[in-house]
Amino acid sequence: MRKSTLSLVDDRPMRGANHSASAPVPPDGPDFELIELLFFAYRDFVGEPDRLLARHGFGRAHHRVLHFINRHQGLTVAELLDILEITKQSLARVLKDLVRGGFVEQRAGAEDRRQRLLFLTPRGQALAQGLAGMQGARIARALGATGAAHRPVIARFLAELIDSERGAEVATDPAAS
Amino acid sequence: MRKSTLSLVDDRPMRGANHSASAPVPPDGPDFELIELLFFAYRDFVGEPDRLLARHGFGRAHHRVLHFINRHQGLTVAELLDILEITKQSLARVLKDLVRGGFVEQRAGAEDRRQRLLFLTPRGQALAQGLAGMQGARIARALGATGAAHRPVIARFLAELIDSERGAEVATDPAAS
DNA sequence: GAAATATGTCAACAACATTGACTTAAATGG
DNA sequence: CCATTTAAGTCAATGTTGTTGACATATTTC
Repeated sequence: MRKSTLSLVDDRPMRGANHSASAPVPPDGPDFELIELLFFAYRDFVGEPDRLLARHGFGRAHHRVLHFINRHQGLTVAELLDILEITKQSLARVLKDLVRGGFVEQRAGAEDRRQRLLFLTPRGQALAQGLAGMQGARIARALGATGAAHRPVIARFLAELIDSERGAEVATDPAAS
Repeated sequence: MRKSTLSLVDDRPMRGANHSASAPVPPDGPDFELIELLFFAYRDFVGEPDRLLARHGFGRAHHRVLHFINRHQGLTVAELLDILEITKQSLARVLKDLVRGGFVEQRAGAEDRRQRLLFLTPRGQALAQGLAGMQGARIARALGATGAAHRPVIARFLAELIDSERGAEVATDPAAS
């Protein structure tokens, strides 16, 4: 229905001379447009996977676990906790769901047998790929519309948004420099 | 502490010739780097305001309400629900907190007295500005590091990430065209 | 063999969302 | 004018995801 249509984002009048080139809409106050674009973009970015996850009885937390195990097969529980920045009790709940459902497998570490190394089963990989496919397609579409050549700019901006402790690990382009 | 340091993002080898110009790291599969950058960037983007909100006993939901009332003073409850895409029961809880705390004021609509028009009190404006200041500063920093001239590219990309029904309302640059 | 480490688990609780049902007040339309 | 619709508020139950705190178990390390 979407009846009441306020114009979202950018009904702020531009201050000063801001016409053609040089400084494209530099806000004096906070950049409300980008603040809101981030909010709406992220909501839709995770909203689509949410609907697929719901069909398995899973939620966003399961998505994140699937994603990072997929990306770093064989990582330990401690490493996963370090990435997600949640407590082990929070992780335990969703991890248990995923193991019981046959999406994740745990094997004792070879060197340190206290560790539980985490792997995706074929089933887990299929789901992880389905989810990544949705988000990847959305990104590809947006990138195509924006101009794929601008990808490094976008990656850099997002990396710079991250708290610096973490940012060090997220090189925009390891080949550059 | 951050002891276990996996290299997050982009440990995928580049496929094909991908050296200098033309197509900067175009992924064949899903673009894991941007997927993860969005996750980490958004987490830190909202994480900082969270800590200020916690000092008032508020959470993220209060932040969103404060933000959009600030941006659209006098909007109706229905309009706010339409923006946030949550149920009125969810909104009611946080709105009640904000009204009781003296951050938000409700006035009956002039034409339609069933409507409750929402306004920020000076106190509410102060908090909203504090929160927007944090996020704005983070964006300004990231934009500065990336090159402020690229702002339209970034805004465009984020806008394209949004589901198209909403995207129509989020013009990247209303002056253009 | 004692201490530290990796993991798991139980319990209580909080924030934020949902669905469903119902109320009140005001506007609207025959 | 009265019936219907609309805007908003409320009560209750429930689910997901996070938290703290306490404790158990197995294994490694010193």
